[in-house]
Amino acid sequence: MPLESFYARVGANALGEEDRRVMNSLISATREFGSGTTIMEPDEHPNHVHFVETGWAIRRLILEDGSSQITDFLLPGDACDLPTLVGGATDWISALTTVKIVLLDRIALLDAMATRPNIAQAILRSSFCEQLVLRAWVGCFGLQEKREHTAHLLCELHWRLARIGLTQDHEFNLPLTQNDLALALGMTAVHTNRVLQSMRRDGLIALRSRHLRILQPDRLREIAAFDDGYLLAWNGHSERLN
Amino acid sequence: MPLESFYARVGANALGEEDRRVMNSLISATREFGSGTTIMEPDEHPNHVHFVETGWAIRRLILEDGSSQITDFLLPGDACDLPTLVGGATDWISALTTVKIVLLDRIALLDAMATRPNIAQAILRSSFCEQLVLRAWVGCFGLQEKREHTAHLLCELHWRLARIGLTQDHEFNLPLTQNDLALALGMTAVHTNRVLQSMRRDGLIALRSRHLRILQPDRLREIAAFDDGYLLAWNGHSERLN
DNA sequence: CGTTGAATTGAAAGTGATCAAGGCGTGTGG
DNA sequence: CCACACGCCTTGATCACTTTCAATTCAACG
Repeated sequence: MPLESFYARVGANALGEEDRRVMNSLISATREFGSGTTIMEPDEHPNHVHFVETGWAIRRLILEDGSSQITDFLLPGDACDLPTLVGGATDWISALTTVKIVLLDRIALLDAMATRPNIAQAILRSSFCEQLVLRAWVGCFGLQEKREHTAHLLCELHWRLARIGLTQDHEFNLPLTQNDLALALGMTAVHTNRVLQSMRRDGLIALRSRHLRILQPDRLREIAAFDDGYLLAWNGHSERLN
Repeated sequence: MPLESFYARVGANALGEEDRRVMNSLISATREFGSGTTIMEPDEHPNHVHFVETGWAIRRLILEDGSSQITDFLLPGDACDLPTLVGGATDWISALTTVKIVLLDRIALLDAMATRPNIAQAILRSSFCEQLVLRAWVGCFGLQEKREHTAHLLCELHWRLARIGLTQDHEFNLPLTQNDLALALGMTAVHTNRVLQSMRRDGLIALRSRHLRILQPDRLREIAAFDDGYLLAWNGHSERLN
């Protein structure tokens, strides 16, 4: 059930049994990428839409001068390249951990979307949700200080992981180095370190060996001004996650 | 022809005559909003998808503490609320100038998308293009200094306006106060002022009474690291704009 | 001609970057 | 089993870009 997380992500009731059967039938392959490898590069125009089955990947922007910005974390159930559906260009995507990718035939998926409204809805929602997250990132960059922004990212990741069942309470595996975090937050690794330490000092989080435990969830959300509502809309049939 | 700019935006060849006739037939109303008024608020679930016909609007994120971040400028041809298509929540959108909005019936548009692949493509592309712009914003925030970021925004606006025929060469009307710019760039109005002045001093731009003339386009693009290719993909049949 | 919103200017304070070293842990090779 | 190497985390001191606060000027408008 390689698309399990996708189904969880779009909401348990979004796709019925038959819808899932159809989507599963579109799977034309599964690929595995080693940690640190490139999953896709810009300007590819693949014939398949890629979904993450397991593992973490990052979407990044790279400038000519070599500097790069992480623009999104791709978690299980996330689509890598929906623009592929209509011939759009792909982003640079690389694997952070070992990543399993599911490939759905582009044309077949388009057909399925035309035939089954629920599938079209699920795909569109997934795309719009990506956009919501992105807009929130812009908001963080524009309005928050680095400490708040960092807190927001941790809240976001917790929220997204919880939705696909990858958290235990307020703990989860965070396979990111401080440098990765820095690349996403638009700050230096040094400063990331100091921010994390200050959070540890304040008893907000415990983070070691790639495992994060949020000790004061409410306080962290408060610092982050994290409004879990902004993503909630998309859970649709929405049990508020904790 | 209220959707003229939309057709220009998605590429002159994207929609044929019949496609346009169909889309035009979906128009159920046109509304006008005065400068400064609210076009829509979050958590509305309208029955219509809104497109800008003329004028400038802004999409913004507002925090409880009252601070707000502009996350996008909506220009003629831009859709305000595509997530409405699948029941998603709307953003806070307000008119910067007098704005004419075209309303397309949500269900009718979905039908049209199901029937006419070109229309579906055009809508999807428009959404993905929005995402590209947004991702670039995140990149700017994360990687650039304010002066570069400011330059990038000016380049982006020029590019987008050129595509819909609202520039004369390297000049265009920019109905933004320095404060509006600041709200989009995540900086203070004071600093925005200083950045603009430094650009003027360097002979990069001439800006007064809401009219911008880019005096050294190449140099500005260089400062901004503006890669017009990042949006180009979506012009599809793409004549590179100048 | 006074009012009002926008644009400017100056000085002081701060957040985060930069540069440079040092510490820690784990895996590899001797 | 120990030593070295490499990647990551930590710490300190200094520098710079931006913010903040507080006025002042400007320009359009009634």
